[in-house]
Amino acid sequence: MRTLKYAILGLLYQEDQTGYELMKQFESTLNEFWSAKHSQIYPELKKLNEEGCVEFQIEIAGTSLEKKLYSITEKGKEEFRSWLRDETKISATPKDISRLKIFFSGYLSIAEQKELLMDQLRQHEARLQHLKENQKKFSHIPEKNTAEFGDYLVLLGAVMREETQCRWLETGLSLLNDGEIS
Amino acid sequence: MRTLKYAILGLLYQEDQTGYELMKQFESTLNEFWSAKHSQIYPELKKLNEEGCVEFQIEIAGTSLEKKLYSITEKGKEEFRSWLRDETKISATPKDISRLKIFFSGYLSIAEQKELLMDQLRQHEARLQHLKENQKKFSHIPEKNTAEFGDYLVLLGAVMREETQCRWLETGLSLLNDGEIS
DNA sequence: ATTTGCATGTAATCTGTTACATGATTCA
DNA sequence: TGAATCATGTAACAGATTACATGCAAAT
Repeated sequence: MRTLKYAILGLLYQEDQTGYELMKQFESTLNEFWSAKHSQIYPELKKLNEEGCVEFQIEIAGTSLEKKLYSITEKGKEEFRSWLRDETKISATPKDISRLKIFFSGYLSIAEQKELLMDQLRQHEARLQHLKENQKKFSHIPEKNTAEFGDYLVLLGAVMREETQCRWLETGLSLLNDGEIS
Repeated sequence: MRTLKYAILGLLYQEDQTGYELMKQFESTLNEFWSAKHSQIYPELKKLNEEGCVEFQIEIAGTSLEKKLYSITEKGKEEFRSWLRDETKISATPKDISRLKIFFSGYLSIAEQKELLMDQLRQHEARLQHLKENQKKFSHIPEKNTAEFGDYLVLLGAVMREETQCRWLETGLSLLNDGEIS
């Protein structure tokens, strides 16, 4: 499906960048819905260049460090826009080891089950905290049709998802505590 | 990480099964948090057998159709329980093409952005409907420490997740509609 | 009879991670 | 001067999907 291709094209549509800078974006901004390591990005950029979707020019930093500054071509822009307009079937529910363990948690003692849920809850609470921290950079809701609008929307989605995850784990814990004196 | 291994062991812990029956379970019960095709299940069963985690006996259905009925060994049970007790770091947020498109949706017209969100909303509403249908088999909340409890909990989690997803898309749509006469 | 579902397997391919490998620059 | 970060790449491996391949059983 070449999704990485379109993620990279989308980022280069916004701004000319090096592979290293793309990697940083996958680690930060895009992290809530896509990721890629440099070992995947560099070969993909090479391929994209061969396909004529991107170009690059070499820049020298300091005295000799070579950087490849990539930019999207007209062909790349067209392919990106066409991908963006294509209908997208929602993907199968993503795999989730934690939910798999919770599904099988009947093989644990009640105490162990609680531990499992509480451990998960702590981790999701920490992630939620982190997301809310990021959210602070939006003092107000960005105007639609700005680059920040999409940014804002996916971050909001991530916060809502984590909040729900926490509520779910709390529900599970309270069901396990039912009928017991704490 | 061999997660498929433990998913299969967990299912065989519950009941002796053939590869085909395991496949059916991945398509139905486990579908909300794990999946596997038969082309992955059969080789994994072979490997698990070589590792001594499962055994099988051949059963004949009809006159000549051979079925391999697998069962978990003591070694398999131990490895499964040890996996279940191991602490689990929550995994990186799963990749999501739809969110990626929404992130980049500023390159579309407002009308197209609405279409994108509405299309996603329709699909998630359908999935939610389907999940609520499944939920009907639970006339009441199962007792903790029954096999149905885990089943109930993960289904509840799936329903909550889809409800949140729908709420999020609705929020996005209403932001796009802001300040317009419909 | 024919289609659908049961039942099992392998091969080719794609996607992604971890590990290997190198070297320059910047900051403390 | 040493550590962290910038910068780019390849190789090996793991995990998963799609396609190839076969044959029996049950229902219409």
